[in-house]
Amino acid sequence: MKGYGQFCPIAKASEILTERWTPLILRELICGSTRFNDLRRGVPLMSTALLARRLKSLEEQGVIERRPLPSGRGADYLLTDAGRELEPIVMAMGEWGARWARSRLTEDELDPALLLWDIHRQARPENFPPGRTVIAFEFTDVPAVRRQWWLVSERAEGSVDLCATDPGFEVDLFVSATIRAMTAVWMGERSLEAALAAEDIELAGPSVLCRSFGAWLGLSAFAAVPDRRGA
Amino acid sequence: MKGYGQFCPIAKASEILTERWTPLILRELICGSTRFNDLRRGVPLMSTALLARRLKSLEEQGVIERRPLPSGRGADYLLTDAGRELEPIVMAMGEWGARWARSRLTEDELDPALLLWDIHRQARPENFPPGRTVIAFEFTDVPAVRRQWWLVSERAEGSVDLCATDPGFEVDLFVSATIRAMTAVWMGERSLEAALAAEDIELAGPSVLCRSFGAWLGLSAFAAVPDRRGA
DNA sequence: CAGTATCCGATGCGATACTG
DNA sequence: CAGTATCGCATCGGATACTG
Repeated sequence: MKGYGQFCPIAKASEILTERWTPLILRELICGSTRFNDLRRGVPLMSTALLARRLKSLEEQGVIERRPLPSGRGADYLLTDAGRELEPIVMAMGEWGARWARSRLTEDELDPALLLWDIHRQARPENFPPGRTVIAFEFTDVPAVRRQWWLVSERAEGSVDLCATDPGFEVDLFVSATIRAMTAVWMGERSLEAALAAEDIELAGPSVLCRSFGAWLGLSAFAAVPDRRGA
Repeated sequence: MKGYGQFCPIAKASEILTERWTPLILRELICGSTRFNDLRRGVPLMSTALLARRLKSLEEQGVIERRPLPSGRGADYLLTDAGRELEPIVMAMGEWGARWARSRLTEDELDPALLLWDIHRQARPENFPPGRTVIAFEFTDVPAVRRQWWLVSERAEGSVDLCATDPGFEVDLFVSATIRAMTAVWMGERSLEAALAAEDIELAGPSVLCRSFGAWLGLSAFAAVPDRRGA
């Protein structure tokens, strides 16, 4: 059986919202991703086949609109009015999760690609110095293939790009950290200052950049939500 | 794979909230049901085995508390603090559903048992006349076994009970209706007046009771939400 | 880059029966 | 009334390969 066989609006909404992965796809759309491969980066453990199926399903349900690109290849996936009204629900789920179901940051949840994808999306170019700024991340405790990442801010273009391979530019700031420490800071579990003091995160570069690191890094949207488990 | 393998609080919340049937179980708890068989009536298409499993799972996740009855048999299922904080999310889902995913009231969604379970729960005893009031429902277009229902208000006890078999009391008000008309009125799709005028709902009894029918019947919590599909 | 096609395995879930 | 126990199927979804 597919649906719930109930006329109740909660049941009807659940038939759409509670399909596996759907809230996470909505999160990606809410955060501003519109292209298939960008969405994919936000749900790396989801197969492309399933993502495509879900997008099609969400389109049929009127939550998103698939707008083919002028080039004829690919498309933008955009929230409809209905989809945009799901934002408060998805965000409320996140807030509830932060309060009552916080991640214990188990091994399998520590993923540099996902973490930096989050960080790069939140990073505000206007907080970076003028011109191009390149920040190199090295995660000391992950396998070589996922160890190094580059964040490239081009203030003129107002863009912050994430690279998994060396873009070749001169690096302005080196960040060396354990994936756990960087994730904990991002999630608001630890302060950046504490992680720096413990040398779980180390910075190398001009002191002006080191000092502004915290400013442009920002934090997860839910970092400020207090943990209430056990309260 | 069970979870989503992401530290994101939306993902963590989704692991709990988006299991099949879970939002509907929460709805029942929010509406005040605490006993296994009451919860069951709210999700009649769910197997008892699965309901039991979900309740256990929700207990482990800290959303509900299972409090065995003093009698030693059975238990009350109560929302914890965490569970109570899910209420705005579940209700927001309902509101979204009422706006953007309204039921078309297809055959399989028209269920007298579920409709009257909703109605009886919403019915406020204080709106009934003093003493005992018995309302008999007859759904003219459903099979004989589910055709007749009795709503018994005992104002002294402040209770409204729902019976699928004749409780034997004298009936004060007879309501005869199609299941579709009664459901449409309950859901706010049609006005009671229109359904009465079209004789899709007919009342028989003292005129004072007939006139107050609409008052104590009430409407679904989402009846007032405007349909925005196609807008 | 932006998906589609196919296959197969796990398991979620519904049905039914049973128990104190 | 308040659940357990068992079983078997369907289907969901993950993996892999492929395409314009």
